[in-house]
Amino acid sequence: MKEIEKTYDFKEWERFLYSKWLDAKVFRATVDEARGKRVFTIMMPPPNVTGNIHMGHVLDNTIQDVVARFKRMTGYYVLWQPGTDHAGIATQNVVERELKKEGKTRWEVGREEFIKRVWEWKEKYGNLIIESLKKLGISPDWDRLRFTLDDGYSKAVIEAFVRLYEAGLIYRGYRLINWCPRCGTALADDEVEREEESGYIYYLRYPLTEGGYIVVATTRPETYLGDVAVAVNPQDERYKGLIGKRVKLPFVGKRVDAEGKEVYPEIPIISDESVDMGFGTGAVKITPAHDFNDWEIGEKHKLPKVQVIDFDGKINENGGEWKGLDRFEARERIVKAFANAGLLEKVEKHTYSPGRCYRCSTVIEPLPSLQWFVKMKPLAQKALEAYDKGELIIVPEMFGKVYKNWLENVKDWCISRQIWWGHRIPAYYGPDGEVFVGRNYEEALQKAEKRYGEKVELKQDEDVLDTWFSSWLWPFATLGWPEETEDLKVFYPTHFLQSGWDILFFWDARMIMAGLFFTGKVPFKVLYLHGLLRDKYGRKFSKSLGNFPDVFELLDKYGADGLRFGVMSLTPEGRDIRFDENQLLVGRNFANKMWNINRLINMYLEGEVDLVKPNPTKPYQKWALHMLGNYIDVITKNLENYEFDDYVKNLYHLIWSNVADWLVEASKPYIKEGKREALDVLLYVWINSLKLAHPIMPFITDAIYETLPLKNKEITLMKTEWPRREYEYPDEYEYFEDLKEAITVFRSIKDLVGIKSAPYRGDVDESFVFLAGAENGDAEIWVKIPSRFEVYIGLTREQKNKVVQKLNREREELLSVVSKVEKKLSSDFVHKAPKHVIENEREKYKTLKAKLSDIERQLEMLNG
RNA sequence: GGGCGCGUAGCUCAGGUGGUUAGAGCGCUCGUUUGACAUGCGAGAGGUCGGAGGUUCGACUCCUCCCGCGCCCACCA
Repeated sequence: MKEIEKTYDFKEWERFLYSKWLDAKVFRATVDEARGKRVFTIMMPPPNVTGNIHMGHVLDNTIQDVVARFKRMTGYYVLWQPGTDHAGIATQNVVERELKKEGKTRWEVGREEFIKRVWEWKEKYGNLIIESLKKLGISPDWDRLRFTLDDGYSKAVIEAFVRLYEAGLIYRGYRLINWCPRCGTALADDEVEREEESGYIYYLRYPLTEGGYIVVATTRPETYLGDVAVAVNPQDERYKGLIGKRVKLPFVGKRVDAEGKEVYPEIPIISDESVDMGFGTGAVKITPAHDFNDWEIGEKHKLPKVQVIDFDGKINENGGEWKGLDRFEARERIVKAFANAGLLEKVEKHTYSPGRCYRCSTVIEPLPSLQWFVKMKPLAQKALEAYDKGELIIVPEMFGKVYKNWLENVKDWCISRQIWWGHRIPAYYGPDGEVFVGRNYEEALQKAEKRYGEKVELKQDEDVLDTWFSSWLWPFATLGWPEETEDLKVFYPTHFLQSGWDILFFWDARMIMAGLFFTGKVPFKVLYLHGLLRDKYGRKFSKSLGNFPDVFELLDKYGADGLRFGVMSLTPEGRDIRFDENQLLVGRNFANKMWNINRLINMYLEGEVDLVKPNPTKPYQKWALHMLGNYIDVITKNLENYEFDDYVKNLYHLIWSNVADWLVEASKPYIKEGKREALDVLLYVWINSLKLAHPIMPFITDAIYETLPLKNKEITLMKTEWPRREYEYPDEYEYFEDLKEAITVFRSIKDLVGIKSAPYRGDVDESFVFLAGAENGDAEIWVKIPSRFEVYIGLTREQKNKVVQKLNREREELLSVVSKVEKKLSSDFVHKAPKHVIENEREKYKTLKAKLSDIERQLEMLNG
């Protein structure tokens, strides 16, 4: 017998096994090997290079690893493609912060030097996240690691831009966009976050040119500088007479609009249906350059656009005396000026939701500017059709509605970013500003010279593309697109993509659009969306609350398997997950339990063991084999249907409540005697249980596999075949289930009267005697164990009373159930219910009645 | 305003197409250091399934309304 440590040392085993797996290249996926096999491809959502590992990564990757290992064991050839995302704004921010420590800005070091710095930073820290992920024991093909800014990938991004442009789905336009003054870039609509905040609403008096004033309500008084009209509802009786009149904005002279025209402070009062008479005063100031609604009203009424806040968040020349002030400071000063002039009617508290940058939380400033956009409608249309045709399965289904809802209302996507870290937009401008889009300078130049008919110099667009514009190509760009590679032919389209629902719009839906446009195929068959992890109070994990656990600490305390097990068992389909560290303890304990089951089994194994298909003889053995079959069926179904929490729960019950609590215990007397078939059965059930557990707990199962002296072992359980049901003993299964119940009753009576062992009498399977803790002997009183077995427990007269009490309680309970059933059987039920239901009910009635009379007979005897 | 979801034991949650004596894990109580494991073993206590109606022979399960909670999108002058 090999000496096996008493406690599972997960740290040592995890280190040993992971390098063993990597050395043996068991995660490798190549085209040559894949040919002719059933292929299953998973695309890892690329973590940001800036990212530290957090619970979201743990959940993401555990789910994928479970699927990857399960699929491999069920005969698929699996490619799990890993990689990282350059995460444009996020990474740029990190490096800018580094620079700031040196007292420099990116402008001071210049574009080229700055990008060099970011690359240096990426080389140094960019793979930390990957190394962290490896600690989880996950099984992607690391040799295929890709990066959204590596050479091949960048080529794909440029190609995608050019093709969309040529298809008329990318355009450049002057629009109002979300601007982050801190990051200094435009953002897409969904990169803006909104949360309720309390602030103020100011009531300003705008003097009418003919005397008197009209009051407007605003949360952003500083934008009054850019007002070009006041709007009221045409139905509003209060203002009917004022429509067409003018107000004169105080403290401000003439301003200059986007077209360079002068705009005077006397602005018209106009009418527009969209004005809500019930809000504020019913009179709205219109600032087309700094508000999305006002922009629309401005377009409708052909109003000028006066920009007053600049890209740095400061008031510009149009702001007169406030020029150069930060927008928030300007607000205070302007309110003061209104107040001093008697033009501030009142200030009220007000709850609203200002947009904030999803990368730095700075308040977004809507600004008009020239940006690049993707026309989304045509792409969305195809994505909708594909879903309706069933080319895509979304799990859980409920998110299908969310998906559709978004696609049906999607707006054009602003993809240009005024930062430096990313894929530079392949648009080049001629001397007259004409745009030429090309895969490279030469291609653009060719187009340009054809047009101009002479040699020209082109200047490339300064902006880079939104990070999501590169990651939406992930499922095929990682496989070599736009080349028609063998990888693409073999591994694409992919089969399983999982993510949190929070990036359904950012990433998942966009990948579907890109996949359909560029490859004509939905890029993955199944989209699995898991909920988001929250703390135990249901709050989001956030930096400011500091309520998120440290993954390394958790790995240290519970081991990778414990962490994986715990997180997965907490993961209901789709709904958010309250994280509870206690559940990890369950995972760790479970691993330890497995370790100790194995220690026991190992004690009785001698020499090299052949795995054989056992020939069961005892009832418990047949029960065990049938029971295993049940779990194989249900667990396989759980995994096929992506029901991960059920998988984990069933596994736990198989191994702990059945294998450990009953099979191992029932086996003990036989394996101690060296009975061959007892060991065969135990080993057979055990190996198969380990296989079932391997996808979620790869380390402990392989560690155990290492310790078992088996002949013809594979490198890892992952290389073995997934279990199939091989035994059916329904009768013996029922028999032993009933015996278990009788054993429990016997034990509970012992416990009730406070004895460790009790005499028994009767004709019953020998497992009963051992498991119930029964012995031969005499007794004053014999009490029948309520069950289908003719077996009695021997007690003294003193012990009797407690048992009588217990039996009485049971009798009461039974009586009430019986009367319920009786009532049912004498009602309309017997005429209207389906036959099998009635039959069931009658069967139940018989059983209950028998049990009841059993108890009553006992009570009579005991009382007599 | 549009959409989605939730409310079952102290806690976290299971309970396809209506028929179970309503389950699990944790926690709790009692007992227990017997050579696999105290990260353990054995035995228990604990729920009028948010509320009110309705459909039905029968509702935790279906319908309506109400109460409470959460989320997404839009709006927030």
